[in-house]
Amino acid sequence: MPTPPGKTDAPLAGRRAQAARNNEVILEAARAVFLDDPKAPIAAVAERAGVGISALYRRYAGKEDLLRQLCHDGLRRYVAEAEAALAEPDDWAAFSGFLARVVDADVHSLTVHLAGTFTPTEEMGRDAMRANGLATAIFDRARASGRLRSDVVVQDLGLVLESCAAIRVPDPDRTRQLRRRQLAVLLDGLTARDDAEPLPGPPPAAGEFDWRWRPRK
Amino acid sequence: MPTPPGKTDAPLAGRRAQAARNNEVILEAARAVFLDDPKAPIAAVAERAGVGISALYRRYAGKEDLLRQLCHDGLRRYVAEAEAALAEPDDWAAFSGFLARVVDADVHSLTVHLAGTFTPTEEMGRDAMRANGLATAIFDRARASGRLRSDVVVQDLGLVLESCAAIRVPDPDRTRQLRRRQLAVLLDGLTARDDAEPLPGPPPAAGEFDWRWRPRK
DNA sequence: AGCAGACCGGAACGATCCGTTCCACTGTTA
DNA sequence: TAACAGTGGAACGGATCGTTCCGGTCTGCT
Repeated sequence: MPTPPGKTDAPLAGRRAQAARNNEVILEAARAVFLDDPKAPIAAVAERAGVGISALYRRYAGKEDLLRQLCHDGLRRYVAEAEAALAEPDDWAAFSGFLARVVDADVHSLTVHLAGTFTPTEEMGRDAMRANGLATAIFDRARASGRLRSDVVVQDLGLVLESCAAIRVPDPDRTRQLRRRQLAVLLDGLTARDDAEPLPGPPPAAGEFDWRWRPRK
Repeated sequence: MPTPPGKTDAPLAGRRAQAARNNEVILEAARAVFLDDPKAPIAAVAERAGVGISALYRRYAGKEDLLRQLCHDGLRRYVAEAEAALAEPDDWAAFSGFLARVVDADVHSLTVHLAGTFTPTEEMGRDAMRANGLATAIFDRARASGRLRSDVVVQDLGLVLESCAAIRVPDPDRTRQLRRRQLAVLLDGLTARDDAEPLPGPPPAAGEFDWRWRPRK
């Protein structure tokens, strides 16, 4: 990872290249494995990545560290998608597109499944707050477009994402398709209609989903 | 209250009563514990039930047996709800009421979380097929009512149930409320509308959710 | 060419966890 | 009071898993 002092670092071949490749391969493998089973042993990640265990421990201080970085990575992706969505001029397209991309990226599964398996850093807390702010902005614009039914709240987005994340079949592509389908149904259910009955029960409140992050037991 | 041998057994007091009570207490505790964490140790069930471990092993041959019976119990409940729904004259009420009650009973969570942790019996297979048949009947009636959008299929019910089951907060009552809310959105999304775009992607197919039941790994 | 060290695979270790067994104890029944 | 069904919970043995460690390989520099 450290480039030779004062030398070129552009192409990066040979052993260094493998190391760099492993960085991604490992993260990807970890995503797949821990998404499938949050309690999976770390050896399963190594096996899936096709590397030895040392390759893991060279990069991460331990299991918790890996989990944390994995989750933080997902959080950052979420923020990036939100920012991208806010650049979209059409309010509703920004809203629905944002949800679709977050669902596709399986970001929510990650945070949901892994919550409580590590102690979050302060930076993660900040990023999480930023994510909330961006999501609210996207939601407010969608509401302003008039296409949202009046009795939904920002926190309903959490329910939507959680719902979609729950859908999973062995094939990732098929999973994406089915989630898109479910999301389409949900979005239709969220649009304003004259004959719609009001949604039952008190709407989800602000801190109602934070319990995952309080120390497990 | 001496119970004459082979005679009346109605009231059942004293030690026998505790045993009978424990039957339910244990099953209930097991439901709660394994719903929260499918990999929970069996000792957690005993602790939650407020009984010793022996009380468990007196009733069940082992962990797998407990899991199996727990799941089978849920399956039977599902079938019972389906039969009750078919007795309802109004087609749409039968449909939506059925979904609501299944969601309330948390039956789907059970089967989803516990799938693969035990080898199912033949009787469970039969019950599962019966459950499918009943669900199809309910769905067909809902479709006949004309209130369902045309591009949904029976298998979408699986997606709906799975979505709702994914919603969970520490308080069970609140969980029910939020699930009902989500179900309401979904049902609205499933109703026919003139301006609705067709649902994307191939619809879920028949055996597409059986993978959970194939031996894990 | 030769060497130092980055990087790696995977065996080995130690700790923890968990399913199951076992036994002493307590009310109940006969 | 004798026999026993029912129970709590300690204890055991096996499995699992995170982490360490060592021997080997390839690279880049001298």
